[in-house]
Amino acid sequence: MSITIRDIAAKAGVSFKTVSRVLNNETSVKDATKEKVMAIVEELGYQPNNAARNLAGNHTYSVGYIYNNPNAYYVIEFQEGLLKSCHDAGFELLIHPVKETNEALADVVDKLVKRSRIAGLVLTPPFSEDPATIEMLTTRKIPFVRVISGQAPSTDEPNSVYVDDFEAAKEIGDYIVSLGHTDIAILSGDEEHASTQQRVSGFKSALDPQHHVQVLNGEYSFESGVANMRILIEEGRVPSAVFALNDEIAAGALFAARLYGLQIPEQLSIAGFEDSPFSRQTWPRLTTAHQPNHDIARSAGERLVKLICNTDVSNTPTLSFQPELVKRDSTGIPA
Amino acid sequence: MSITIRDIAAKAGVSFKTVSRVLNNETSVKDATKEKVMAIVEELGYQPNNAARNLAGNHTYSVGYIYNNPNAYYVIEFQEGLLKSCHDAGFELLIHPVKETNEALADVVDKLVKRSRIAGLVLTPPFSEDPATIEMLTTRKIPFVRVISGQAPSTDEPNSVYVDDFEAAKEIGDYIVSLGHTDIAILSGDEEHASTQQRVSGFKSALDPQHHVQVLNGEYSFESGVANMRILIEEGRVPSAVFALNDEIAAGALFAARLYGLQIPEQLSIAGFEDSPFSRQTWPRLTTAHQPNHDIARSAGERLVKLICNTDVSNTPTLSFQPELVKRDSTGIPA
DNA sequence: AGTCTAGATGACAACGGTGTCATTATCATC
DNA sequence: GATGATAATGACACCGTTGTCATCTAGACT
Repeated sequence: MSITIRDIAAKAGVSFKTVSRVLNNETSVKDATKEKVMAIVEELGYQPNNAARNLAGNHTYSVGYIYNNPNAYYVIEFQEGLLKSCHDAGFELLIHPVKETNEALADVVDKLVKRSRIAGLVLTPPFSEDPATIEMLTTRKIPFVRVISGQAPSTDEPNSVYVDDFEAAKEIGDYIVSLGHTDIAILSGDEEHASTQQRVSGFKSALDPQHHVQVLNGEYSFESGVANMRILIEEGRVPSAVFALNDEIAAGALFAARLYGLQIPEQLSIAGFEDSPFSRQTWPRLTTAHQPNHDIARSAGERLVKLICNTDVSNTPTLSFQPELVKRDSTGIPA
Repeated sequence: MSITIRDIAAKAGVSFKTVSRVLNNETSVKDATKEKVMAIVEELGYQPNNAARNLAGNHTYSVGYIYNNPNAYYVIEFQEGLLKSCHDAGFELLIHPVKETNEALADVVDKLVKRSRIAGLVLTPPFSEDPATIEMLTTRKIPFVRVISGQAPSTDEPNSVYVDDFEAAKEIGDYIVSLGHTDIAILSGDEEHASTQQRVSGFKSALDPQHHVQVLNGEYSFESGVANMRILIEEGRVPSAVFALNDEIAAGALFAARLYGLQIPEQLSIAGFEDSPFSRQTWPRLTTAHQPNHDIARSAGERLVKLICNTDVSNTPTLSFQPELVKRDSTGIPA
């Protein structure tokens, strides 16, 4: 049927075990042998059979990505980054969106580990920040890499990727302040995301006591932005600038402002967060903070692969990212 | 380590082969035996090891989804539909976005088949409409299901899922005409998608000879919508209504119209296609045709699973979907 | 030259299931 | 009660790798 290492071994005049060694880059294979084998591998277009490797090796060449994020752009960008690093390392990616509770999560992890014997997991918020999830994975000794919101600590955390939302939000705050705004509203997102707290306090850290700030709780959705902006308008609490905790909320705020005839940015400045493609397609285009999701995901994937392969990771740099301010047209000087 | 069918067999007092039979719903197992085994399976929380199943049977429990679509919403919705049907049937989904040429496609398929031994493939446009791709898969005897644009033929095509863009576009055309528009522009998408042709001619079929139509070629992107709308405006060819071949183009057209101070829908009506979440988040909200991507994907997945399992599919209904007109705020009666 | 050590390779079991074929119960029929 | 057909089960090889341990080779040291 298909080509096996035995076929290659026969053609190379070595034992099939030697071929296995070559393919896995094991030590103590003579260079000459290695080259000879590789030549035949190329020639025949051999591809290792993952099922057999998984079974024999007691570990697989696939990793799972478990997420619960309503933001399509984020998920797609993250997937693509992950796929890049996984496929480059010969791993497959098993995606598992989990909409429901943590019970569902445990179940998904269970099946993933038992059925597919995944080698590791990548987690994004909110799972990456859930202590119960982390404990479960730790107890079960499942390698995982988590993307979390915050500044990288000085002591290296080899299985975490940090995204410093605090600093980025502070930058947005500085910018809004520099434009001359003093009356500001923050449209917040789901509280269970750690980044929510980070973004709020980061932004606030740019403000002085004389600034007036109001914070409206909500979630990371367009609808939430509409609803909260509506409240501000109807209750006569419209500020001169709004910091929305992500682009969807910002777009919702924009929508509601429009609904009531507010000119953006003349009468109201709106800033978002994330720089989803989306933020370039609203009118006017959104000022936001660019989150390098693709790179974050790729790094997370690479780190996971290293952890799985037991590569010494102790002196590799801590993975840390910082979103960057992107000035566009939805913010301006106050009237 | 983990629980195997041998453990279950021992506890049930049967041979492990019998357990295998029960788990695969094979015939000729006594009901009593079946129940006894299943009880222990439940009790121990047994999950079959896919790697072993893949290796021993000569087929896997994973299917591939190969796509090349810049539309994040479409991809996410499609993935979710596919995941639903795959996971329900105990299959894993291997996603493989392919950005480049058909050469890359052949390579991806090659690896997917040899390394992961995928059991089948799901294809969406444009791959699903590429004769070379289809021929390759047919020659290699790889089961696949394709989502294609068009009306279902009377003779059943068991491995195709049809989406009737023609009719839906005609509905949009009827609606635009009923509003009283006579001067219309069509902002087209990538020509390699079959749906492009379908949508254009479907829409046109709603028009009479007295209507003035201009068609602008482009691609399925926001930027293309901006560019083409810009051309219409700058060359003084602004119609009273625009039919954009998808929501992104429509959003781009909206953006450009704004840029030049046109009132929507007072001075210009704009209709999109797809009903991505996106179309509800523009201002004003887009009139469009709702594409049930989730259901389409789920059906495609279910059909693929049936094909793989050799279930007789000959008298199951042809899978056919029709997008539905969604009237929103971006269209109105002409000035 | 003899001995030791590390480097290179091979033989073979094992991973956890499925496929094939043989064997044993069960039951209707004569 | 013997016979045959069919249902139910079991024994065992096999899928294509990796892991383990044994063997063989080549050079270094005494």
